[in-house]
Amino acid sequence: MGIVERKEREKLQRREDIVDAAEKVFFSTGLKNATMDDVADEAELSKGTLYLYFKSKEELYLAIHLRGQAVLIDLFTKAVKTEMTGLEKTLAIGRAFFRYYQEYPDYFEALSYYEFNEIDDNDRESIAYECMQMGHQTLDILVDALKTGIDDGSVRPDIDPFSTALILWGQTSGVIQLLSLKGRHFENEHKVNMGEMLEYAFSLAKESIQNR
Amino acid sequence: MGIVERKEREKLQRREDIVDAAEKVFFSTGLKNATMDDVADEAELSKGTLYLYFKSKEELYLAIHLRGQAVLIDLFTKAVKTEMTGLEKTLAIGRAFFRYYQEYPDYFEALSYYEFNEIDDNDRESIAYECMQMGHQTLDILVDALKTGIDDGSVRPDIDPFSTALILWGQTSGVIQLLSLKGRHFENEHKVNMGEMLEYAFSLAKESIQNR
DNA sequence: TCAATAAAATGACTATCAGTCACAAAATAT
DNA sequence: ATATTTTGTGACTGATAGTCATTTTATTGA
Repeated sequence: MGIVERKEREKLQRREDIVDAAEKVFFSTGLKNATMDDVADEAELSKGTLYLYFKSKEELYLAIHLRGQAVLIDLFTKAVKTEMTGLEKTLAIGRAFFRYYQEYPDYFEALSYYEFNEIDDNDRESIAYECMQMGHQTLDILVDALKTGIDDGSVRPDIDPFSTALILWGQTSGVIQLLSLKGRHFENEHKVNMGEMLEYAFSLAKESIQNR
Repeated sequence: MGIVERKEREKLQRREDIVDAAEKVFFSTGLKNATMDDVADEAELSKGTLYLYFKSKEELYLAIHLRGQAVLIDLFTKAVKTEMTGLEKTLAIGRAFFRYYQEYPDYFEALSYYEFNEIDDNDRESIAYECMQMGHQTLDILVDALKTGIDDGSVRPDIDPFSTALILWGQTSGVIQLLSLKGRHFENEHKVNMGEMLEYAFSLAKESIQNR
C-alpha cells in the first residue's frame, strides 16, 4: 500500500501551496509589510500550520528565493547556448541577468535579499544552505563560460576564472541593484537610461576581460 | 542675551549625544537586534525623547550613515590628492573605499543599508534627503577624477564620466558587499584572499577605462 | 465496523518592540 | 512670585512573529 508515498506527495504539495500563497502575499505587499497571518489567509490555513512547514518567515522567503534561483539558472543555461565564443557567452550571462531583473523583479529582489543580507548558511538542513548551493551552481555557469573563453582565445588567458567570475557577479549585481533603487532618480536628473547604462557597463566589462 | 543661541547649541549637542549612543548600541548589537529602549538607556534619556529628535529608528540609523558618509568623503578627498593622473586618482578612490570597509566596517554597513534598501528620498526635510545629497558629493569626486583622467590622457576619452562613475561605484560596492558577506566562505573553499581579490578587481576596472 | 493510535491542523496566547501621548518637570519670560 | 513655553517622561497601544495545549482528521488493527 502506497499510503506513505501518497502522504509524502501531499505534504510536498501543501508545501508548494504555501510557497504559492507566500509569493502572492510577499510580492504584492512587500516582505516587510506582509504578515504571516496574511499568508495563512491566502493559503487557507492557520498560522500554526505554516510553522509546521517552515521554521520562520525568513525561511519561507528563502523558499521563494530558491524558485527564483532555478529560473535564473535556466536563463543562464539558455543564454550560454546561444553564443559561440566564451567571451560572448560571458556577456550573454550578464544580459540574461538584466532580463531577469526586468521580467522577474520580485525574484530579483528575493535574490538580492539573500545576497546582501547576512544569512546563516551553516546548518546543512536549512533552506539557506540550499540557497548557497544553488548560488554556486549559478556561479559555475559563469566560471565555465570564462574557461571556454580562455580555451577558444576570446578571453585573456592570464585571468583566474573563478576569481573573475566572482568579481563579475558582484559587479553586475551591484550595478543592477544600484540602478534598480536609485536609477529612477538619475534618469530624471541626468538623461541616462537604465538599459543603455547596463549595456555600457557590459562593454566596459568586455574591455577588461577580452583577449587582445 | 544669547539664550536662544545657547539653547540651539544644547539641542544640537543632545542630538549628537543621541547619535553617539545609537552608534554604540546599533554597532554592538546590530540594527535588527538593537531596540530603541536600549538606545534610550545608553543615552540616559527616555524613549519618548528620542522621538523628539528623530522621526523613527530608521532616521536615527540614517543619521549615523551621514557621519559615515562624511568620513568616506574625507578619505576620497585625501586619496585623490595623493595621485597625479586621473586614472590613478580613480583607482585610489577604489582602494580608499576598501580601506573604509576595513577600518569602519560599521559605517560601511550603514552605507550599504542606505544603498541597497528602498529609502524614501523625497521629503526635502528628511535625513534620507541629506544622505542622497551627500551620496552625490561622493560620486562627484569620482566624476572629477575621471574628467581629470580624460584631460590628462590617462583615461579613455570616449567614456561618459558620469555614467562611468555610477557604474564604477555600483561595481565596487557590489564586489565589496559580496566579499564582505560571502567572502569568508570563499576564502575557505577556494584559496582566495579578499584583499588580493579586490586588487584584482581594480586591475580589471583599470583595463576597462584606461586610455591605450 | 469501531476503538485506539498517530498525524496534521488549529487559533488563542505570549513576548517583543516601534511609536504615541497625556502629563510632569524645568527653563524662561513677565 | 507667577504664568508661559520648552523639554522630557514612561506607561500605554497596536502590530506581529512565533508557540503550544487542544482539537480534528486519517490510519491501523482486531
